Amino acid sequence: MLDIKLIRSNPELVKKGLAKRGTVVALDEFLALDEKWRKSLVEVEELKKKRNEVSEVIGQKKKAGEDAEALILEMRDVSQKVKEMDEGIRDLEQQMEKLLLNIPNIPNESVPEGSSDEDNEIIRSWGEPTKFDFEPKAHWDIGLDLDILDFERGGKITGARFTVYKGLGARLERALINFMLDLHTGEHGYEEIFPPFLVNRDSMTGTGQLPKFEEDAFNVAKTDYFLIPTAEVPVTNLYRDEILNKEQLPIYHTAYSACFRAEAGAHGRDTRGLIRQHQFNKVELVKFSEPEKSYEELEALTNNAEEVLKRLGLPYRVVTLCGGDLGFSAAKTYDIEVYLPSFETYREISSCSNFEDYQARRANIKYRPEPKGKPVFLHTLNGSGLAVGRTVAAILENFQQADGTVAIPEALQPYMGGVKLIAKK
RNA sequence: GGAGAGAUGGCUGAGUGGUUGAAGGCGCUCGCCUGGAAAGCGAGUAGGCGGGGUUAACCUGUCUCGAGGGUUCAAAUCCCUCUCUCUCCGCCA
Repeated sequence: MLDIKLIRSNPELVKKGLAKRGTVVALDEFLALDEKWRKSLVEVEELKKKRNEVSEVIGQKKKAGEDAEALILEMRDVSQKVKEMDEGIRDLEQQMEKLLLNIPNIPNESVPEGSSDEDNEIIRSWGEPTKFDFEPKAHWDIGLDLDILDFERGGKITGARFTVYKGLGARLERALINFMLDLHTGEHGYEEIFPPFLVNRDSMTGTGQLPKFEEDAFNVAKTDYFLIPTAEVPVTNLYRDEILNKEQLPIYHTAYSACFRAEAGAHGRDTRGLIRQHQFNKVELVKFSEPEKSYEELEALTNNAEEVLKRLGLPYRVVTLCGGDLGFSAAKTYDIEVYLPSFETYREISSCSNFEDYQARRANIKYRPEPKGKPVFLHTLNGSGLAVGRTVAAILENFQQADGTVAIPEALQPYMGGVKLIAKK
């Protein structure tokens, strides 16, 4: 959520910022509502003041045994008027909130101009695209040949975009989760969280998935709970409606969770393999930071996610998303893209964002810069560290060998019970 | 799922219609006292929104005692609905 005061005092700046995304927003409508709202508020508060004062007088008169009937009658009308005005004010507030919740975040100044992923800026890369002296296979064929991935039965059990992992495939998924969590908790200073995988509407609104993207989420029938699309939602909402001390910051949390996405509008894209599933595993990194330090924290968080790929020996690059490619709540995002031979290009495996105070304002997460000072909104950040299914795909494709086997990266072998190679049974 | 109890400030805990935004205690901050500390004494100590302001400090109004509605001139206090927590029973991994 944007700061109402900013929209009031500098609508041009807001418009300009949103234009970078290619978003046009009806700020004039909002400003007109806001003015009307403030005017009504002053009026009704005057009436309430009068009511409070007179009510006290009535109380005193009654106590003294005097007659207060005239005043009571007068206040009856005042109260009626207050009630009517309050209704009008509430209606205005709801209209404004609806508009406000649908306005995306303003991109940071350093975000490049552009309208699509083609305008993203490549800022660094690590390793070289893997070369093969044989015809490499796509991970879905490797998974099938090694009998570690079963797409057909996933479809039977549930439906399209659900996959069954078997044997060393399941083991590989589990090994990666543990490897990532151990790295982030043991070496990068994150505290592990194991969150609920279902959350309520307030949590989904707090991080920005709702109200605008309801069709992308799985809503559990007969409840108002949602399957989480990412651990970002429960973990960021840990501190919803709380005021933290400065000493508590920065907070680093890492969390494994299954993630569920309806992927509305993704029909026909990435229909094969593990790239786009309705359910996938992810290890998430979440930070709560003082505003002044959030961009340093973003760099560090991105590096933490990159470290996973380095240790696994997977080639990748990092891009800065341009304004047009930026997610709804983000002020700045780095995507980490891993090299996938079947695509002959790099594909997103992690998305690391600074939301500045956008989510904090929605979720009402504050901290006190000074022990006795006024609470202010802190900054939230998060990034995948990493998406596990896509990491499996990258390992299968990049470490496949001419004989059809797949080598396990050394860093992962302890987590695989010493297994160094996945071969056909 | 059934029965009962409860939800008040950073914590604890009073408060069943009228100086209660909220006693008392604890904690914290500042001051006094002290060589220093403890104890003691004194003062202060929630958030949101609006208005004013040299747009900082500050002043001021209003709202908030789990959430939402209702009754009333007036609600933490009475009524209704919902949510959550605890205890007991049932069920269950």
